[in-house]
Amino acid sequence: MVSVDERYNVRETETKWQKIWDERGSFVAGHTPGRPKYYVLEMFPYPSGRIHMGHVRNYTLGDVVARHKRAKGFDVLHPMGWDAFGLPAENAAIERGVHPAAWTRENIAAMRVELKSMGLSYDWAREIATCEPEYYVHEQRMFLAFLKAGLVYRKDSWVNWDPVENTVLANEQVIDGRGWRSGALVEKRRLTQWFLKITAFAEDLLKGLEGLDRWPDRVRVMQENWIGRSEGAKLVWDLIGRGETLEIYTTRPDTLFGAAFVAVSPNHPLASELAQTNPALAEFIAECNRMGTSEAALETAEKKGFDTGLKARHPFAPDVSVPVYVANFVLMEYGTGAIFGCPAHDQRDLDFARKYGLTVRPVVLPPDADPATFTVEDVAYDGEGTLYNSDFLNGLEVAAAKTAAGERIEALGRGQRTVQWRLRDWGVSRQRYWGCPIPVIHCPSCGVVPVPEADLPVRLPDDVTFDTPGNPLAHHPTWSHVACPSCGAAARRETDTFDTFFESSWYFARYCSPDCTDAPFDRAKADRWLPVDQYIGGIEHAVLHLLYSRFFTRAMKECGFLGVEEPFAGLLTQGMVCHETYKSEDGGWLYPEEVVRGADGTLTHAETHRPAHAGRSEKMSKSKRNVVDPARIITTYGADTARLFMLSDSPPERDLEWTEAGIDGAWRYVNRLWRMVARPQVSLAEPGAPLPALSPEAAKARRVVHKTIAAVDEDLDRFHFNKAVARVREMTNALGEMGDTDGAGWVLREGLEAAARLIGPMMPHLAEEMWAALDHATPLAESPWPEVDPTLLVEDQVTIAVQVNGKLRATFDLPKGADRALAEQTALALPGVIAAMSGKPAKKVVVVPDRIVNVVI
RNA sequence: GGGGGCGUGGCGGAACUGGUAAACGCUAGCGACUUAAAAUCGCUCGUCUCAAUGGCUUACGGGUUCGAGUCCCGUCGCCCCCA
Repeated sequence: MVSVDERYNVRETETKWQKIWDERGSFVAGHTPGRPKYYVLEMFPYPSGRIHMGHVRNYTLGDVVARHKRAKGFDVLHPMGWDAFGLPAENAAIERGVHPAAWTRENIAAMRVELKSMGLSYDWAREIATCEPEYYVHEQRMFLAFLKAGLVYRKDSWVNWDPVENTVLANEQVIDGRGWRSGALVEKRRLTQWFLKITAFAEDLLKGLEGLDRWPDRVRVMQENWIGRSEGAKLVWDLIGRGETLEIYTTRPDTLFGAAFVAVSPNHPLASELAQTNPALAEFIAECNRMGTSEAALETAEKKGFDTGLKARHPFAPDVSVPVYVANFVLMEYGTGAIFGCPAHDQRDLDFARKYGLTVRPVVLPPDADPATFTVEDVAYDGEGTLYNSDFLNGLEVAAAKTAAGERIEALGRGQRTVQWRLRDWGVSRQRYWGCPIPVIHCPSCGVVPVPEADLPVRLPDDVTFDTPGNPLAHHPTWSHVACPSCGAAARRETDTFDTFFESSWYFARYCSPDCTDAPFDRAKADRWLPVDQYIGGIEHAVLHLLYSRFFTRAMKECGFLGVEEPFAGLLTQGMVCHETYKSEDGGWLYPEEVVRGADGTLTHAETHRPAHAGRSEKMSKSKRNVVDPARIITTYGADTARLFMLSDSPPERDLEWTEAGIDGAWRYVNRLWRMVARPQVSLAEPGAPLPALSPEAAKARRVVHKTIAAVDEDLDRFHFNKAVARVREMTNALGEMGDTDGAGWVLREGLEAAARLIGPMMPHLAEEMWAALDHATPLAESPWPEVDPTLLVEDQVTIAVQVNGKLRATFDLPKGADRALAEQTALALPGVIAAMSGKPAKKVVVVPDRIVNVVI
């Protein structure tokens, strides 16, 4: 046993091991090609300059997975980089006069130091920054490939325009209809913009969700809703006496025989036309428009209609006609802007019908309902059932009736079945400087001309000014002026840049070969590493980033860049890091360190000594000042303590409450573990000593060790990090309680080595230090996961619970696998059981071997 | 309004496919060591009472079952997503 200092010096120890890992290249991916690959990735950060607790949590989770998989014999790819384009850099330029590139690079340098202090096992040689031309040149190349493949087009589209800043705003920059910085009322403007044809993959993106069985269900549901597939039919109704038809859209063609009315949107051409000669209708339409036309407003508003006096002829029953209304709940943007209403099976239609005294005729009979008595009063029936009152649809189930009705509509030439999508194409143009230039040239005679491959990248000019509002690229004196690559005439560059979701839609592939120059990435390497086996990040990216990446991967496959379809095979969405909020007397937010808690629990402001009060716990945010700086925590307690706290108690997908007491608790355990090695309570056996005879107590402790190894392994595989921590604590408790009996020194060595190896993924520096103190020359980071002796996992004795009428009355021990009769006999003879039965005979005895006996009296 | 989820001690949370509810930790209290403090160690900690080998207890009310935190129905409350 080497002599070790009993005091654990966090800062020295942590930097020492970070240096050793770095020098040895412990985390370089691809060194051992014989091993199965495992790609673990955390969402890369925006380089704001400082890491926050959300990053600490995210990257700790990823690092545990990476280190565990490495120990389990995988060739692990675990890279890190920077999502470096974006608005904050331009804001810094405007507010502080610093160039976005310089600002971004400084932030990256600062954050890299902070991340490295966490001891994360990244292969830093693969680091990328998306704002560098070496990265975005490939993005431009890819865009041109997409253009050639017909996945890109231009069209006019509405944007949010800030008239004061002279610029386009993203949706999240519009607050209550005003620009977030200028406060000016935002206008809608039409601009010609570039679009990526994500809708071409709508069906495939939806189908692909089924295969993503290692994604959280709720993310899949959110994507499903976002894509929003609905099957329905368009069909025309004749307008009686007008010699024209009205096309309506419906998702329930099966309920056509229950139709009571037809309704058009207030913005429908028919409504506008009729309003010209009908002042009352014109007034009704104006009223509808005043109410707002958002879906939310429509859902909650009272359903109102205006009877046009027109009648429409039923497409299946020429002798039936229904009234035509203009109704406030019909949206012009959805379907054809006209619907038919079936009150019995749609609540909105029912409310409408009751208001205007229209017929409610049920056509879907719920299972077990009697057709003679079934009626619909106040609640529409939208469930499954059998069609009746419906001519040729009678007797069909809802799904079959939809098909049959659709077929009939097509056969009659009255319309066709259609699939509608909620998903819209992805507009990628941004009128911004700090983004990837869109590599096209606008020529007055040739139109849109792609920048030739040899001229790529189109670099951002450095000499830009931010003193005039609007896009600096557009007012740069020379940058946009170029000769047309096709005819040589004077032409202009596209001055829009890509949406920054563009960069993050393929960075995971770039990591596979970050130095590749002639292509975005080496296809063979991408095909080896992809898909990402485990992706970890915030739930806020559940839809956009993840959907865009899934689309991009398909588009890249179609263009021959790679061979996979789905980018992320597994997804873990971590919860937020929260903290109590504090306010001073005057209602201003206070930082946690500004607040002092007195002995009686009252809060005061540290400087003014005026009262302060605590609010509810919320996501840490600068605006509410409820933040704790990771750098401070790491300097004070060390990275391992911060990492342990991130993993203890709360499961990763749930929110985590940051508390001072919690970090203290983690700190205590770090020191306790170190003391167990530095000052073991019994002297440790020599390394490699043969297994001696063990006292029953030592043998029992040894079983705990092996069970813990197996359990922690499984917990880590399932991301039950909080349980893994609890189990290691249980094991060290058991080891600490072990007395100096035969073989205790041997078991303690085995147990401490196991402890070091099990905490290795979670608290890597401490684990290394323990491992070295236990006389191991090879770093733990390069050592395999401990082996389990399977014979030690099986207990020979089990405790069986005895219930009388379902209530626990006694327990007893029995050899494992004992037969039912023995269990029953033993149970019935127990004094507690006899007392509980109070002389009554057992009616029945349920025996679950090795678990429970339940006596029914 | 629609979709999804959740509800277990003072707190964070355990409880594998229904089989001993509250593991592990935090907070709090008491004690040991110390001149003292910190650190450390030990004990108590769901709740009620007649203090036991007791009654009750997993938001609330029902149901299925020998047995329900777990499954089903209803009510209430909270959270998230799309609006």
